[in-house]
Amino acid sequence: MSNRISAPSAHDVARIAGVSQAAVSRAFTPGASIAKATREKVFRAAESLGYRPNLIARSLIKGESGIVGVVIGNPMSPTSMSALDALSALLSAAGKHILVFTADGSSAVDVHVEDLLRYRVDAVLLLTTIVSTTLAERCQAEGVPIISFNRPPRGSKFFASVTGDNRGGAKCTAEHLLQQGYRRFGLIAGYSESSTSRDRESGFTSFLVSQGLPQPEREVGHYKREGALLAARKLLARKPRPDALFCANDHMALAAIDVARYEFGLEIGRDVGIAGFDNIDEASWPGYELTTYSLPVETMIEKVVAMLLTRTPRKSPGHTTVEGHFIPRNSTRRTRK
Amino acid sequence: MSNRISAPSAHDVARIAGVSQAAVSRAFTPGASIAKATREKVFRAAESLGYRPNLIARSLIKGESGIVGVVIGNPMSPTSMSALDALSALLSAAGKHILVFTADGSSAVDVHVEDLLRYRVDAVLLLTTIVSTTLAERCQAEGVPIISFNRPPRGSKFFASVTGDNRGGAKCTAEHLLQQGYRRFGLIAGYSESSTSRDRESGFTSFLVSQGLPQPEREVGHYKREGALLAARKLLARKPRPDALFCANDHMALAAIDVARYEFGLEIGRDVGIAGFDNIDEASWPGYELTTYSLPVETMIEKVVAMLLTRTPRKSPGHTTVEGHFIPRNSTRRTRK
DNA sequence: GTGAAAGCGCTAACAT
DNA sequence: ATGTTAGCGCTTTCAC
Repeated sequence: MSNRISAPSAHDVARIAGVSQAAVSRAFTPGASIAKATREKVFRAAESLGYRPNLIARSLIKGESGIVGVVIGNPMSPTSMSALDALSALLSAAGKHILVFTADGSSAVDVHVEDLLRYRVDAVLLLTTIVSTTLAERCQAEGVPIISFNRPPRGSKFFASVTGDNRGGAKCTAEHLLQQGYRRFGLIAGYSESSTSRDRESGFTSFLVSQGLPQPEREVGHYKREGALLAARKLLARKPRPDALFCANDHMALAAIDVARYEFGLEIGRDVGIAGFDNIDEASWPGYELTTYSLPVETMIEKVVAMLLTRTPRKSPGHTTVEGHFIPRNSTRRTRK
Repeated sequence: MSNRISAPSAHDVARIAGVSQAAVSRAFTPGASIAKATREKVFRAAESLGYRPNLIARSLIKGESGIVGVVIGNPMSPTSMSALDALSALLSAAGKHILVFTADGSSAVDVHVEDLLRYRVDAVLLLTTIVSTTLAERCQAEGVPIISFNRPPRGSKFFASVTGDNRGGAKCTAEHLLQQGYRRFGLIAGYSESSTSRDRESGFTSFLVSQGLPQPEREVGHYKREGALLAARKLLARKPRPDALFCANDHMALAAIDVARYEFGLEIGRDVGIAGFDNIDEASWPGYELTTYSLPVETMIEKVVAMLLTRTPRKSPGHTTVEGHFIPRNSTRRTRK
């Protein structure tokens, strides 16, 4: 009476099938040279035992694990969520898997990437997080590509990136607001340190300035609802009151709408225009009808996956910017339609 | 000029440090018997090479990977998202990692779990998905515990589960609605097949029936906004119109509110009471003020992790139900307060 | 086409 | 406390 609680090994299968252990390996290796009959025998034996090759052992030999490491900022934004969804679908189609870490603090990212490296992941994807240059260098040295999603390189050439056109989207929004007749602008930034926020901010501001308008009033909302509520209150309390608010993401824009409507009694669009960024689901709900800019997350992830699978040239990783499209809605229309 | 692109091995470190390879292993093994001086030497050598033990090799020997497999339903709900966040934090504190799969279709789950097994994961967590009994048996046979989150066992004793008190929450809601004076009830279910939805539904319905009221009118919303919009339209168009709607989750309840308010011109609370389940962020927004039942996701995940880490008794896996708390808001009050 | 044998990088006896 | 020796389960020469 054997007490093994472990899975059957290639040896077990070999014994039952009456072949060598190597033959079992070959039976499960796609283009290996093995007779059809042998393979059948092996498969039958494997079936009866419920055997499947141990991927850990394979990884050890091949030096690669079939695993892609993903580090996600915490809390997960809707954007990183859909990115993860898309990524999982594409990668599992390619037979790869995802090891996920959520980076609570900002400094934790490096630690996570170190761990990832120890699993010999085939690549590292950073969603809404960045990693130290030192570590990026080490990944590079070990041949593990790093791809950064929505965080363009800060002068480092050790990782590739796929980024949405944050500047362009913000500029579209500024143009639109101007054309709708809004003139006194307020801005709710994400984090001052976040490049995404900075790009959205500068795309917006620099267009306005180029048109001869003053810098918009600015508050920081930290990408969170609470922060945005405070920021919106401050901005809308100023005299003269801004007649349009641009928020670095939709989440904050929805908060701003709630403040404008329920605390200041303003009618959205007519009294104050409010625009966001990302086109999350709620933006299209009838209570909000939020003007926003939509980044094609799926397309972006497709690019990421293409980079991952081709093990993109290590010498000079590429940086891609993907355009989205502007979606005007009633939250920035003087008169509803 | 060496061309290795691979990470340094324990052997490399041993040579530099002038010790045996086993000593290197011991230096990195927490309570191993090794002299302080030797460990120092090893660490210095390791540092200079950027060496960290290869977890793949370790997993191969130990027969366990330090990886927990998670299968998430697609699209990810806010609940599974926060569950994932919490899980990641707790597990990484315990030195474990998460291999994530998103199950697009429903039948894909088995395939994913098979893959997980091949990585010799230490446990499998099912978020909003279920697995075939056959596979559950195999996991059991291989000593890999399966824990199901928010999906109680359908008669199978091959996996453990941690579930929110769906029946209890729904019953609370029914009591509250009745006490608020609502009398003609409508119900928007999730999926008919989903046990979560069935429990919420039956908890609600059976309380009403026990009070001598008729079965509520019922539509299915598939847990999605689109489905809920249709369902709400149908229910609110009936004569006599229901004066209260209970939805199997908040997401659908928000959709129902939008329909009632913007399509039927009803005042929420006064003309029609609407309640949901889950207490997602949006439920507390001023545009909704949705009455709902909050499940303590973090606590639930803590239980899950406890089960995972103690490698819960395999013979008869436990099933835990966790209570939440009822949150009455204005969406079910005849007169606002 | 197939088996024997040598590792992948590490841990765990077993000696010393 | 440390080195030596076997493997973990697989892939991959290398003979045949």
